[in-house]
Amino acid sequence: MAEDTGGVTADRLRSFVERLENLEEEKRATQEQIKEVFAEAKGEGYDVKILKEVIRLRKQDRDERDEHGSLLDLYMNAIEGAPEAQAA
Amino acid sequence: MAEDTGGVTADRLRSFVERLENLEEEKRATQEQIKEVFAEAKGEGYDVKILKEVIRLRKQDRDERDEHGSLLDLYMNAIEGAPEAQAA
Amino acid sequence: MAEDTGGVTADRLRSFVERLENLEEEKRATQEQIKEVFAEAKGEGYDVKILKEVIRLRKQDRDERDEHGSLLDLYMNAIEGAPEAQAA
Amino acid sequence: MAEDTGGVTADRLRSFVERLENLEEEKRATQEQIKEVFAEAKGEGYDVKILKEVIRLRKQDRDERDEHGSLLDLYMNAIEGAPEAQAA
DNA sequence: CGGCGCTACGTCCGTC
DNA sequence: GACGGACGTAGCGCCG
Repeated sequence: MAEDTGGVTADRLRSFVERLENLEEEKRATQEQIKEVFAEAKGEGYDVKILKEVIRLRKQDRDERDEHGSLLDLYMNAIEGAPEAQAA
Repeated sequence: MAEDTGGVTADRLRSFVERLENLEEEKRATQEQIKEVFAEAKGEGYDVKILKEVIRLRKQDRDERDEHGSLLDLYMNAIEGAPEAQAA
Repeated sequence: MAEDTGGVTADRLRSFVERLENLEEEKRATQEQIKEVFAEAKGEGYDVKILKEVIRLRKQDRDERDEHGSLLDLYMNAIEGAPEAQAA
Repeated sequence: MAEDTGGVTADRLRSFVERLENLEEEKRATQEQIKEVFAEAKGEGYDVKILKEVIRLRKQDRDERDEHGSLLDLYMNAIEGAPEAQAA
């Protein structure tokens, strides 16, 4: 029988599929909680759309800082940091 | 004093934002794990694209069993079946 | 004069850019027509999402017939089949 | 038979599917030509990546001009246009 | 149910 | 020829 590590493969495959399906369920549940929090906020009079934008902007900021990251830091440090290093 | 629930509101707002950001981080992390599992499967020689399709199909099956008896089948049959021979 | 195929090069370049821009416009227009057909179908009560899936599946079938004899089936069978009973 | 406008529907459906498949084929073919032009350009020593960026930028420009539209044009014209207005 | 923003997917390109 | 990365496109879910 040519392809007959099939048994093992099938188990392995099933294992992957199950893990993935569980993780996706987890993700789905988290998403559900997010919805609930937004609903709660909305119930207290907050504007969901704005709230989302706030979060989005904060994320953007974080990402940008990460991106420029070390380069920016490098420059910033070069300028502010370096107490006596501007020899020329 | 007109706008003076301001302090409370700000705290409340901050609370919402934090909860939401934590949940989104959670979600992001789960997504990350999913990627890792796919990578692991790939490392063992499985075809990720097919794997994804398997999961997608299984999900679809589950959903269909819950709800509607597959418009998809209806459409597929309508097309593939009986080229010209429709009774009225 | 060192760089003096410049005139020719510029023309050639412009030619490429124009051809490409025309082709992209063509593509864009075709995409537009596709959207319109979907809209028309929708207007007659067809479910666009399902319709897209039908087309996707038909394409997949064609591709599979051309090439590989469906890894998908293999995987699906491996998972759904024989829960514990793999012979070695 | 409950759902038996099926014949007509099936034809209509098949018609939509065929039109869509034809359009997608058209689109695919155009995409193919695009690739060929890039290949040709590359064969003559042009840098494909840069070429793409040029086209992308030109598109961006066009889009932006369309967006801001007349206002930008107005200003641009006011500045660049005015053949003899720079008296000083 | 129509629009919008986000996420995911397929494609293409350069690298090893 | 496989891999990973970048890009643009398509699908999905949320909202009003």
